[in-house]
Amino acid sequence: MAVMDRAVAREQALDAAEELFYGRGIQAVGMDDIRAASGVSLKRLYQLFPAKEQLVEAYLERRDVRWRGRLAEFVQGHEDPEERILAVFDWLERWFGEPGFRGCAWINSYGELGATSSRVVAQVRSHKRAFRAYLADLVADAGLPAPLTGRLFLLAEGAMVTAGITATPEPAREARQAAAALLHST
Amino acid sequence: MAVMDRAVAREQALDAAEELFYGRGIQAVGMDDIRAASGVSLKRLYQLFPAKEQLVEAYLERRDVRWRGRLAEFVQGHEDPEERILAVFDWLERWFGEPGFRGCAWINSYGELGATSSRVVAQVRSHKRAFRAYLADLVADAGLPAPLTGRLFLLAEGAMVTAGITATPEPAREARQAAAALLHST
DNA sequence: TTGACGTGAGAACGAGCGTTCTCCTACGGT
DNA sequence: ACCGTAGGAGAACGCTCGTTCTCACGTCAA
Repeated sequence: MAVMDRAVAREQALDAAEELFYGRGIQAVGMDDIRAASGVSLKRLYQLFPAKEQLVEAYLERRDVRWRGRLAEFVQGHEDPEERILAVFDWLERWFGEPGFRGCAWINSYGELGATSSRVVAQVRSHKRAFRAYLADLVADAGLPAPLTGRLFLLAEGAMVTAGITATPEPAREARQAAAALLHST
Repeated sequence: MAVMDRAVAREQALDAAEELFYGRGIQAVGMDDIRAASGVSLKRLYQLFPAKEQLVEAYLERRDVRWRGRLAEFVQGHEDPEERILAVFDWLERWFGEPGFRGCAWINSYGELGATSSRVVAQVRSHKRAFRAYLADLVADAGLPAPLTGRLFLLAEGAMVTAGITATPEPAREARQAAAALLHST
């Protein structure tokens, strides 16, 4: 393979890492699997990411940006501020139904490495904090009381974990109904 | 160490497995760690559990019985059927606050081995199904509409996962408030 | 043309770990 | 007392995997 630009190699490595780590679990994927899937040589891989843990970190970080970007894009297609909140759960349902869906990458990573890698834990916390903050913005924009945020967040997290375990998109609909009921309670 | 009764050795092995698997993650604990912590020799361990995967299975199974037993015991201390439902979340809060709490063992196991071990996946699904069925009983006993079950379940799952990641018992209180609001909505 | 350098392919290294095997001790039945 | 057997300690085996090293090749500057 011809000389490969550093940035391109990095993207290819992260593309392979994302597909393999998410699909098979992080510990089940070796650096050599990443090399084979990406076409980036081991030497290059270790130039870009001095250790596997940093590749994992970069994978979670890039996925976080994309994930929240796609969610925000979908939500912004709705006008009414309350509809936007419910749209979050519509988007979840769509996500759960995608082929290859295996649950939330961050929750899974936490289960795998939460006790071992503090860098992974930091990524997971940061992602969840950002998601919660996004919900808080939606709640505020709708003029709804702030305590609603945490409840919506828990519904979304419960839906993600349950959809992963049961391999059905159904939990998103249940969560959406619960969210709708909560919007105007008390 | 003197001759050890088979059943006793099994319990000691499972005690060690539970503490280590839950505390450090399954893949991070070797069979030799279990031997060292339990005092059960490797030979004995492999007589009792022909492979690590079956020790994992037995660990999840025994923990499932204990976990649901403790929950039911706590809930039964409450008279009012609706109070019982809310007591589930009180119990969660108590659990989250226990020293060494690291999230839901089944969610974590799913994150670790969901893509690799179908036996572990079966244990996780079975545990979550049983927990959901228990909630369904509580809902029915309170004369509340069946669709409430799924929503309470999602709140509980969301609380477990969030409490694990953030290492605080707070999500249980948020979930309890959301549950209370849902009890009499619509 | 030459030589220094970067790179890819893949071997090599070293550690960890699941699983099995060896060897020795101790005990129970006769 | 003697033998057969079970069990414990821990070495050994085979494999995986993260990481590094070797070596040959191609490129570019002088």
